[in-house]
Amino acid sequence: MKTEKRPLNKLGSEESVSKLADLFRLMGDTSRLRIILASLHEPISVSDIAEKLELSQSLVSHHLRLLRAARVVRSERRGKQVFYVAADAHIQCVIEDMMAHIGELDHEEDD
Amino acid sequence: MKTEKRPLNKLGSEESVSKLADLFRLMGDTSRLRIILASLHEPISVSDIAEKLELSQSLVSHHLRLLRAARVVRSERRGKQVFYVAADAHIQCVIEDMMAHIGELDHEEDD
DNA sequence: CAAACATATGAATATATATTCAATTGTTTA
DNA sequence: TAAACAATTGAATATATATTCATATGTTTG
Repeated sequence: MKTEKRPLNKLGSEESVSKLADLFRLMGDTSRLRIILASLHEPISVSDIAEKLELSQSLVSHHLRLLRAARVVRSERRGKQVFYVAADAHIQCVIEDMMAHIGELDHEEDD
Repeated sequence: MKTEKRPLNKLGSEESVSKLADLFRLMGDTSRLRIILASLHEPISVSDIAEKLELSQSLVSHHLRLLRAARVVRSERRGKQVFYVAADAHIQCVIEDMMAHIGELDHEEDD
C-alpha cells in the first residue's frame, strides 16, 4: 500500500482545504519560511537557526512551535540543544514547485 | 531552453525567499485557496465563483485582485463577465505536493 | 443614451498574528 | 547542588489583513 498523492477531485472537502490553508499560511511568513529552509536538509539547533538568520532565540522558538505543531518540522533533543529538521520530502517538493512557478513569472515579465 | 526547477541551493537570496513567502501567504487564506481551487482546471467567472463558494462578489473580487497581481491566476474578459483561471501547472503541483504531505501526517497520527 | 448587469475599488473595522521582553523550564557540568 | 547554557512560554503590543458596505467603473442591450 504505497503512499499516493490524493486526486485533486477529492479536494473540495472543507477539512482538507482548511488543513491545506493552514500549511500554506505557515510557509507564508518570511521568518518561518527561512527557518524551514535552514532546517530543510539536516537537523539544526534552535540557537544555530537564530544566529544564522539573525533572529531572536525567542522568535525562532515561537515559530518552531507552530511548525512543529503542524508537523512541518520534527524536533530531537541532543543534550542541551534541540535540533529541528523538515518533517518529510514533500515540503521540499512544495518549495521546488513554487520556485518553478516563480521562474515562469520571471520569463514573462510583460504586463 | 526548457523550463527547469531552480536548485534549492540558489534559494538563500532574500528576494527569492520574499517572493516565495508572498505566494504561500496568498494560498494560506481559506477563501483565497478555495478560489484558486475553483479556477484551477477551467476558467470561471467572478460571479460563478462567488455563488459556488458562497462568498460576496466584492470579497471574491478583492481576493482575485491579489491573486492576479501575484500571477497566480490570469483574467480574461468575455462580454460582461471576467473569467479567471490558474496561471500555470505549477500551482496545481504545489497543491498536490502539499496534499501528499497531509497524507503523511494522517498516517502517523501518533504523538 | 438609459437601464441592467458584472466587476472593481475605497474606506472602515474587526480580527489575526509577528515580534519583543521578561520570566521559566530543562539540561549539563563544575 | 549551584551555576551556566539552551530552549520554551506568556503577556503585551504593534502591525497586517480579511471582510463588509457603499460607490464607481465598465459592458451589453433596449
